[in-house]
Amino acid sequence: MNLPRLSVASSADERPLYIQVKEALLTNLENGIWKPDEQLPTETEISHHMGVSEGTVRQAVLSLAKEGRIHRRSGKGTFVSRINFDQSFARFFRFKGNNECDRSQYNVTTIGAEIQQRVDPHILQLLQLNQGDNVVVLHRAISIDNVVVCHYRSYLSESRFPDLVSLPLDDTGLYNVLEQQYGVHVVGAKESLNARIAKKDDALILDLPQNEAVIAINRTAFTYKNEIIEVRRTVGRSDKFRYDIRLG
Amino acid sequence: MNLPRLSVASSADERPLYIQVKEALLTNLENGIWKPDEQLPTETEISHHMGVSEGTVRQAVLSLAKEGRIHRRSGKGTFVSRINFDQSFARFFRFKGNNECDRSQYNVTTIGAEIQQRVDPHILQLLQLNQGDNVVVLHRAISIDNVVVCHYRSYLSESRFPDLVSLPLDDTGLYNVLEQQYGVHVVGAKESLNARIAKKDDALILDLPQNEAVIAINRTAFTYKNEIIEVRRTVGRSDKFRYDIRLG
DNA sequence: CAGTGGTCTAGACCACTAT
DNA sequence: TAGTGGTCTAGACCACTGT
Repeated sequence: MNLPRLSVASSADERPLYIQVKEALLTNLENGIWKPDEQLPTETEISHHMGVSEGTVRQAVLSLAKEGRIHRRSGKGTFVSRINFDQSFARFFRFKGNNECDRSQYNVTTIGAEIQQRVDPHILQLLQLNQGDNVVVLHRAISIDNVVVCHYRSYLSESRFPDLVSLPLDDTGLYNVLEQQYGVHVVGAKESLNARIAKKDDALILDLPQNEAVIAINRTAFTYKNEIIEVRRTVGRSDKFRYDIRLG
Repeated sequence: MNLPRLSVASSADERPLYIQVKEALLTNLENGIWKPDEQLPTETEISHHMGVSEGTVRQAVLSLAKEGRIHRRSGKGTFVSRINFDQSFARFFRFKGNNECDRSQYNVTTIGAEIQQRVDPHILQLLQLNQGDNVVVLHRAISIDNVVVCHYRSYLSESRFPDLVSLPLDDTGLYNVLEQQYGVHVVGAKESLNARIAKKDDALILDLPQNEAVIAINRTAFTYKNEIIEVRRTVGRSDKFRYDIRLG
């Protein structure tokens, strides 16, 4: 199970026990010892292995659950969470999550899938690649009710994911393919949002006049220990977008 | 203290005790019985008053604390949180929170403060006002390092806040004034973000060329029981803006 | 010093899931 | 029926803040 033995008396240290338990669990999660959808050991098991009370284990486990890293199913067990992209900015195109009628037609179209050697140096840097290295570029568009609301390009290392361009991606998500074909688990992502004027490229794909405002989203997706495996740049129609937050 | 008496045996009902405790506390918060910065009763007091164990009260209190409604200071007590606008979209102009050098000059300038009778009907509706009612409009601009990054207009009911236009707002925040002068507590706000093309108005104030993309933020601020007391419309330079999130 | 929240323990009973 | 997480209790000791 790969868990350290703890106890208040033994270690001369420092922080609360439940924090130490939490970090021990987190380490196993981040090192992929427990993989997405797998079941964690029971609270009883963990508490015995680590030499702390069940209540303390519970505190750690509940904390991880609140952060969404794991989820608990009563009567079944505790399981490793799969990354959830429902919070992604991209989900807020066409007021999704805002509209009552959710039964709209959602479509993904692949515009291109190719290997390039000349991409933005900043992307190369994020992917830890050098000038001239092969980069897989997947170009896709999302339409809702037959209106294209956004398009994006994904950039991945070709040496890391050989033949990715020739795999079918339309039904299943990219991250499922990475997991099943290459054994790579995406455990998190960062996104940043901005706005700018549509370029020709964007205007064409999104069916917009020139000089229209678009939403620009940059994503980096990473694995255990923060290794970036995908850079994604999304551009979408601002008239089909709204992002809401609540303060207080 | 205005708290109901609970117990597992007595009530023939339903949900977990700690949820019921939480809702009782929440009711007192929302009705303003406990005001911002005030101290809540002790866990011991609450548990006695409500007839449940301290552990159960603790569960409820910790949950509220995690949601940010209250905060606990060890050795002192538990206090009602004041609304925190650090998460506001507007805070992400000029990459604030992203930059290491935080010592930049932040300035608020009042462009106008007047009473209008003709404003967007949608704003009137939100403020529960009728056509022709007086509306206080505060127009201000925020500059960082002598560059105007955004400007906003606040709309409030003039009958609710008479003489607001003549009060000085430059040093202290609007919400402090509402609290101290009118006894109105803003307990929350909703914001929604979008992008569009700069209007003449925006281009002039933000010193932008026409046809530049700007970030548009709509805010409604409300009191206990969700009464909207301010509508705020912010427009800012997209080149001075970035909003980040993390998934997973 | 007494009072607060922070942590930790050791039990109890329940509802749900699987077999 | 046995095992899981969900809830609830009743205590213990600690560190911190005020007097």
